[in-house]
Amino acid sequence: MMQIYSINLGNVWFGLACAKQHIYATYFGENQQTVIRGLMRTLPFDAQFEVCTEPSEFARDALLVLQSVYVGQSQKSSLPLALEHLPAYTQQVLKATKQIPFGYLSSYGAIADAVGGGPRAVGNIMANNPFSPYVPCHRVVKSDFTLGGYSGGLKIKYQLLSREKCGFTGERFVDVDGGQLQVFPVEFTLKKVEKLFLP
DNA sequence: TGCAAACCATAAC
DNA sequence: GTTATGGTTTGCA
Repeated sequence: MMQIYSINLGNVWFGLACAKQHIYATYFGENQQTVIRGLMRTLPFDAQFEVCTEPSEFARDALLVLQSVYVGQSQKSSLPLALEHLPAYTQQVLKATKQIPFGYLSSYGAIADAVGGGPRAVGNIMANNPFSPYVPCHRVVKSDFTLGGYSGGLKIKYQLLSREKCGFTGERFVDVDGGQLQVFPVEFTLKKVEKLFLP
């Protein structure tokens, strides 16, 4: 039996689906209904679940981690994600995305280069990311550094990235399962698209 | 810039 | 098996 929790923190709703201290899905959005529906969409079709009102201690801690990602704090705690039920390639892409350091971003194509497969396949997995925003799919943009897409809306994607500015100036590579992933400072994208989002 | 064609893992039939 | 579907990329006018 899976439990679904949701909580409002700083005017944003965060949600979590877990069982036995394993996390099957996370989500965030502007209202509770959206969040719960978003969670259920990614659960296995036949999963049994209950919607709980009071978060367990485990759930509350995890929800706070989600919030810290949302507000743009660099991450130190790691959550126990349940990945086994997902296709192998999907797992690889999610893990690689998780490796993108705070303050950096990567591209669909760069991830494809690192783990194999093609950019569109990576985009598909981002679009269905079960662990938003914990697996930072907002840090994946197009190869020309424009934003690409985002399920929560491009404005949110921009805002998330703008809170992660660290002042880095150069690209680098990080080790991921299967190869090396090229990453770039978030500023690359912010500079490119800021005129679209600033008032 | 803008458009067309190639690309690739999944899910749905 | 086959097909449809993208949060893409690249090349070329």
